[in-house]
Amino acid sequence: MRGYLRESFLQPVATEVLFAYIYLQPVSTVPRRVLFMKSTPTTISDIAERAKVSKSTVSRVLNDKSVVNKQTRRTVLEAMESLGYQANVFARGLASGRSMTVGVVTQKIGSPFFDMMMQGVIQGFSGTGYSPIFVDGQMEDVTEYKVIQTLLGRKVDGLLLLGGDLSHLDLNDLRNRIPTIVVGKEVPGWDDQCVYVDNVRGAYDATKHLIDFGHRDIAIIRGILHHQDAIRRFEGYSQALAEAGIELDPELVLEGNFTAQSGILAINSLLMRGKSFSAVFCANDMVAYGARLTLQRKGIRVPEDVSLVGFDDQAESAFVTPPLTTVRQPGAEMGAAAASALVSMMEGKPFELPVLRAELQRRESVSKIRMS
Amino acid sequence: MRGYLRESFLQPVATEVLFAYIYLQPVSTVPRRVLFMKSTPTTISDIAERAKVSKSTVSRVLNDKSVVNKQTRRTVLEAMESLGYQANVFARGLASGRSMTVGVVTQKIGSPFFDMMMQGVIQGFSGTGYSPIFVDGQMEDVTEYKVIQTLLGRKVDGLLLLGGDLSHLDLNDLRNRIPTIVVGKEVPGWDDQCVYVDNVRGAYDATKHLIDFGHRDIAIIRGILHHQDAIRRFEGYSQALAEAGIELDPELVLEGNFTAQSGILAINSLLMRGKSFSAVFCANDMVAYGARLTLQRKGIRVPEDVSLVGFDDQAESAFVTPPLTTVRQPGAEMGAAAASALVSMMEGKPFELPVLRAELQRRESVSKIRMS
DNA sequence: TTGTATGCGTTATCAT
DNA sequence: ATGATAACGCATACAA
Repeated sequence: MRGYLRESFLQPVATEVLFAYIYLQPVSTVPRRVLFMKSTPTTISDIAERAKVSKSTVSRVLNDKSVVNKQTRRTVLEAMESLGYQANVFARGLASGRSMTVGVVTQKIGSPFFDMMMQGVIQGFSGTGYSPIFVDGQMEDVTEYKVIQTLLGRKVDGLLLLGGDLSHLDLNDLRNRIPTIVVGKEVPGWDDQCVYVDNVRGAYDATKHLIDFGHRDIAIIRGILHHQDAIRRFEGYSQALAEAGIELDPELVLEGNFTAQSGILAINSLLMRGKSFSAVFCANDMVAYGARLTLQRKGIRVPEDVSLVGFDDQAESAFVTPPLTTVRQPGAEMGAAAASALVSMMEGKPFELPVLRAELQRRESVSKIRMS
Repeated sequence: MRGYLRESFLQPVATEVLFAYIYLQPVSTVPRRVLFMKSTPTTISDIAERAKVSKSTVSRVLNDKSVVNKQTRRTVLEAMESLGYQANVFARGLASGRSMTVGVVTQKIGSPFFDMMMQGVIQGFSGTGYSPIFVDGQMEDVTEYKVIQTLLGRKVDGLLLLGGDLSHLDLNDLRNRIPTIVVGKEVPGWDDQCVYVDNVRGAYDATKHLIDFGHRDIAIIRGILHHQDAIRRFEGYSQALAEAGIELDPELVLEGNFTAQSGILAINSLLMRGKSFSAVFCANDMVAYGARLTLQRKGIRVPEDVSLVGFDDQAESAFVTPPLTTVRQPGAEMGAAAASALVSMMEGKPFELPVLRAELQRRESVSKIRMS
């Protein structure tokens, strides 16, 4: 029955897992118990018969494109209500060619930042009639291809790419074929179809903040080596240092991979080297958590002995002790803005993407350096 | 065009937001650039023509139900590959009546525990050919109805309810109509279609742990008042107290709503009352974070002065300072088990649900009470 | 304003 | 083993 799904090369759809988030609007008070009981789905034909009109008319009131007689309309609506009609998505999709659904490719579902963006996306599509379908690219461009293929197979009306590693060429082909917007990634030549924050600037601000507080030996725990955001954040860090006339010390540059575990490892190796440092700029908040824990284990206090800055401002960061100073990425806003824009795009309306900024959240993990 | 979506009472589908997570399996090396470029989707008719067979035959190799001549099969497959065929989900769904898709109703996407369950669900469906569609019931049973209605409209082949407030009666109607499994909630009479952990036991263990460490004035910050889990956890707390011969002090029972903010409020009001306490059992980890922060602000140390226990064991809890002692809910395992079981159920195979347990994770937020 | 007829891409039921 | 052909439920161009 579904053997082909596993077997055939042309069915990447196969092992998918669809993940849907549904927003609702107020619905009439249809008797509850009835909802789950009826077993024979009613179709427009049923409605037509009941309302003594043709199927086309029913379809018309359903889509209210062409004008329908007020009275006829009422009759049809009543028939629908009493029969508990619910349109068949498949039939509708087949006939119309549109799915009222858009594909959202994320890089890592379950990670704080992408979750924020997704929340925003969900909100942005709320009430528009479009349903986003989120899929995970798993941070690999090959996977991303497959995933997008699948989405196209599902006949999505538009595409929202959250980050991703697709090349310019491919992106260009893509947007040629279907309305597409990229979120959280700067794509040259896509200025109008792209929402992102300036990671360089965010990292610069964070580092500058540390420098302003008297820190000079500032370590950095980087994100994944080839990851765009990680690269940009490192760039911001370097810039701030250079601007302050502080030479970048390679020994203060640690590798990491955005996990708390990598924060632990990094601090450990830093301590092992015996390098002295008074502050650490982390690739993201999770890394900062790991760093903070290790420091504490070694009897090093935050922020008294070492200051800490994260990136993302995930929900927990305002509540950990001490509350983490971090660069807030307006993930939700980005997602929401992108979603609205995409809707306009799909409907051929003009749209504009806002310029969002990564804002430093000053909390309590940073202190002025003690003059010893 | 989509006006009806907003207007008609019978289109709860309307403002939905679909959220899909797609798993993939290795796919043949189709030339990349081609993937995004072809603009006219090929159909089985195209394949049939190319392979000089009938549509029926093409459909057969697609579904490999009945036997197809080996050679014919090869020809068809080749035609498919060269034409880059991709099945149309709508047509397939319309014709077959099945969607290879299952609805997953969660209570709160974005909250740590439900996220864990979703991860498990995603994993559980991986490779099965079924795609889960997650929808949010927003912790309201009315919303839950609408949401399920929508799912039924989408022709899901099965239903996975993560928590939820549906009544027995409704649940029974539901499972009468479609394969259903409930996760994270105990439903009388559903023993075989239900995966859950014993919240009473988990809370009991946590409280007992505190008592064993010498604590007697143990406060509790409860979850949402009418929330099943919150009620059960309170019950476990009460039981442990009773068993130890400690009288439950109403003044040590605080209200909360599972958020860090409510943890802050609770501790504040507790402190205000001047009640003395040496330990706090929190409804979940987020609440514990809030509690911990407030305690620290007041100069009260954890665990030296006050011990803290959470519930859930969300990802951050092992890395905060001090690492939080908490009751781990095997959310991922629950989700995965439920998913596998549902698949068997939908395919008419026998299945069995495992008995999972909430395990206390002893970390560092609890200490023996100082004998003063 | 309303009805008729056709097509959307598959699956499924017959035949052959 | 394979080929016609009729659904599937809805949208839509075309008539009326």
